[in-house]
Amino acid sequence: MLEQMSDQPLVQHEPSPETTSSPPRKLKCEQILQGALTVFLEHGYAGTSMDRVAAVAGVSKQTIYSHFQDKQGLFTALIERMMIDRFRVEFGSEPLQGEPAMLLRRLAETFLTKMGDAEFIAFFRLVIAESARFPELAQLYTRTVMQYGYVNLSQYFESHPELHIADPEAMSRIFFGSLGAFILVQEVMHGKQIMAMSEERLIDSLIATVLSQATVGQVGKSH
Amino acid sequence: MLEQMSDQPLVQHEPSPETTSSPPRKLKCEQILQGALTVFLEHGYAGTSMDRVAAVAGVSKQTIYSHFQDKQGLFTALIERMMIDRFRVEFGSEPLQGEPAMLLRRLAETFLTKMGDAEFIAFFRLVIAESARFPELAQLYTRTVMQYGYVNLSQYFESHPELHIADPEAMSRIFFGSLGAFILVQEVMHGKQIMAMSEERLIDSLIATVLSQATVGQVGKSH
DNA sequence: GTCTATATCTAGATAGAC
DNA sequence: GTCTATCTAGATATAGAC
Repeated sequence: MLEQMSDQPLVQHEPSPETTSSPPRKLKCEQILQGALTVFLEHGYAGTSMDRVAAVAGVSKQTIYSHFQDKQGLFTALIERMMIDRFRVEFGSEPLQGEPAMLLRRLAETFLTKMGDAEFIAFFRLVIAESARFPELAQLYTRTVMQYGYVNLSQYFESHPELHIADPEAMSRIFFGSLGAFILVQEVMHGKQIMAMSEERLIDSLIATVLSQATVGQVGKSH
Repeated sequence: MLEQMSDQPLVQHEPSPETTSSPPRKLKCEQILQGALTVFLEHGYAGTSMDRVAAVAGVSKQTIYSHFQDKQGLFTALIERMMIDRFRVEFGSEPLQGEPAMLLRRLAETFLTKMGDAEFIAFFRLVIAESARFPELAQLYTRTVMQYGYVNLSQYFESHPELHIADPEAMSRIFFGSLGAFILVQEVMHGKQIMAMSEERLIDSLIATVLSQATVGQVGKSH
């Protein structure tokens, strides 16, 4: 088992300034979280042992228990931090603007790029996997990672009545839902090997579809 | 821990006809699979112990090992059987037909009803959870549960050129992707408590969106 | 604070009686 | 074929040295 635990890219940070005697203080905590991330992402919650986390993090088991109450505490602290510090959505932080087709394309490409990242895929899988045991973490994901995107796109649709989108919130679901499902099937569930489809095709159809009511509107206006 | 293992709704089947002496033959196998299903769906792969499966199934552990090679073998056999016998998609078995709006609505409602079932949600969660450890099971899911739906809807779109759907396959992804993502967020990830939306709103917008190119076509034709 | 060593339990898998 | 009893490894969590 213990296969030569290859050097993890552990957070090395600044090596504790002046005094060489005092052992690092907050560094251990970061090491633990980094090690826990690696192991949890690969083996899931139940499949992860504290021994392994300690080994990968390069600390002793007791050190983990001095920083976190127990395995559950370590897991929830890790996942919460990941959501808030790493995966909180950025394109939801400020109002969207720009020409509709361009904006939607940029939004879709950003979304797919972010979700297509290998670490995010593993993270997404883990949150879903533990959504029965840790429902509040799944809901935190919804609030921190997804909700702003939905709300902001809805507001964009609302502020562009010329797009003739009858139900902005529902359309927002369709937009991000299509993209998220694409990642889920292609990447998380390894569907790309058996049901290939390029991102471009999906994005093109998605944009054309979302904006098609606008075309109807224009035709109507031209009368 | 062992909390009074409340009576599971075990398969009791017919209690072995005539001869009372001979112990049931294939019954045990069904009992094992039913018990394994219950435990795996609730605790995931790593979180499930063979002891617990044996207890819930009402057989001894050794009986399990006489029917299945090991834990992996039991798990894969169970999941494969569930996909093929229980969740293989039916609305993919025969060509779709009917008036577009009606057909899509019926398709969407059937899809949401099937996926909204509590057992299916747990099953879906489990397949995703183990898609890293058992990628071939995730791919089997794609092939048996999803692919026919995609293909058949694509063919329907292709056979209805008046709908003006430029890329039937991509549109099929948008249709089922939106619905699947809805279930994922609302049910699997418990989003309905914090981001409520009725199925009707999603379906209405989805159908209007998918069919909007047809309206464009009709307006064009009317000239 | 951090480590080594250990206590207690439960895991997957097997041996042998019937 | 099925069950009871058991083996061995690895799990969470803690005790005590430094």
